[in-house]
Amino acid sequence: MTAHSPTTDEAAVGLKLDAYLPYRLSVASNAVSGLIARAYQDRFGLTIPQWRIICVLVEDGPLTQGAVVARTGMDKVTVSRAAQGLTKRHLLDRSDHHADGRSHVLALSREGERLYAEIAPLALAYEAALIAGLAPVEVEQLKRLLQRLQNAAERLSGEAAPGKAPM
Amino acid sequence: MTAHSPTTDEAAVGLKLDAYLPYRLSVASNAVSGLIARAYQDRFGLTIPQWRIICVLVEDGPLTQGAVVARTGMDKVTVSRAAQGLTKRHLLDRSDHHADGRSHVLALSREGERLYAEIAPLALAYEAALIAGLAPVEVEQLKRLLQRLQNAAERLSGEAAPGKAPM
DNA sequence: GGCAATTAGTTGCATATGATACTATGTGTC
DNA sequence: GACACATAGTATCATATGCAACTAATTGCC
Repeated sequence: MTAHSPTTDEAAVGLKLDAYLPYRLSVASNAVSGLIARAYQDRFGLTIPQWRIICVLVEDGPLTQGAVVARTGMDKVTVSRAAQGLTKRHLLDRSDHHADGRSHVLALSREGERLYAEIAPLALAYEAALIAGLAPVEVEQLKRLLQRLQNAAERLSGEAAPGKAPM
Repeated sequence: MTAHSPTTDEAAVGLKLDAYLPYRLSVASNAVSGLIARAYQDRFGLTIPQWRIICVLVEDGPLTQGAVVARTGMDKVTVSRAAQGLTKRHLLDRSDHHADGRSHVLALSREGERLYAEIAPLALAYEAALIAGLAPVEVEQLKRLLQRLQNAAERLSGEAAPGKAPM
């Protein structure tokens, strides 16, 4: 231990912000999300949650809000508000659930389908532009690694902090 | 083209939410960021921007707010508020710039260094826990790919939308 | 069949964030 | 040296987000 700032010197070993994976991940994700969000917002007035709802409805057909939450992992409040916005614009049909009076079924309206058809190619073009410099195997590798990180983060969220035993 | 919803069927080709890279990236990043943010917040009362400022000050020494903005890419408003919070807690010393009356120099206080020394090992432990299942080469690969994605996103942000010529 | 416990979804609140506008200072030009 | 322009940082506002509390409806149990 030297005199001036020993604690800092020791702890800094190995911690470089630019090399810190959560930082890199966050910065990269913000850059990409910002790009995409702006495109959807400026051109179609859609938020990311709204666009995600549309996508899952196209893929899975009509769903309740709860099912959308389960499918996407978004917060139920986020889904509720996003669905309200879409319904107000008549991009969604929101009908009562036949058997459960609390629940509602979300389905794309005709106009919603039309909008999806307009946006989807653009979304794919953005993805293509983003990965233009990568080989297909690299893209697959990236997705796989992201998935593993996500799994690790979700697992750790349930536990106590690292270094401490779960109980 | 069938009769019922031809447009949707066509556009959906190739767009699967779960396989869409910006989506995967966002979900993974949110999972990781949420984990880390909660740790800093719950245990040390720090936000992510505050923690980032501390890190760059440790790495680079005293900096002006503008330099922190340039270094981290965070919004200047975000940095301003984060620095205010840290200064109020006496984790930062904020002195007038000797030559520029508009500017202030941020430096870690003694107590700020102490806190950093306490958090840094935890931050590294979180990173280690996250990448526990990955080989070192995979981690390097991941960082490299994230960097490339980020570069692509930043480049595209300057241009028009993909598919449209810049002018 | 009625009451406790659950669940679907909404609303209210508290916080985070960023774009824009503003203040104060500094710089360059004539 | 004064005026136009640029820059550092702050304040204001509008929006996004999520937790917690709430309402309404359903299920299970006796």
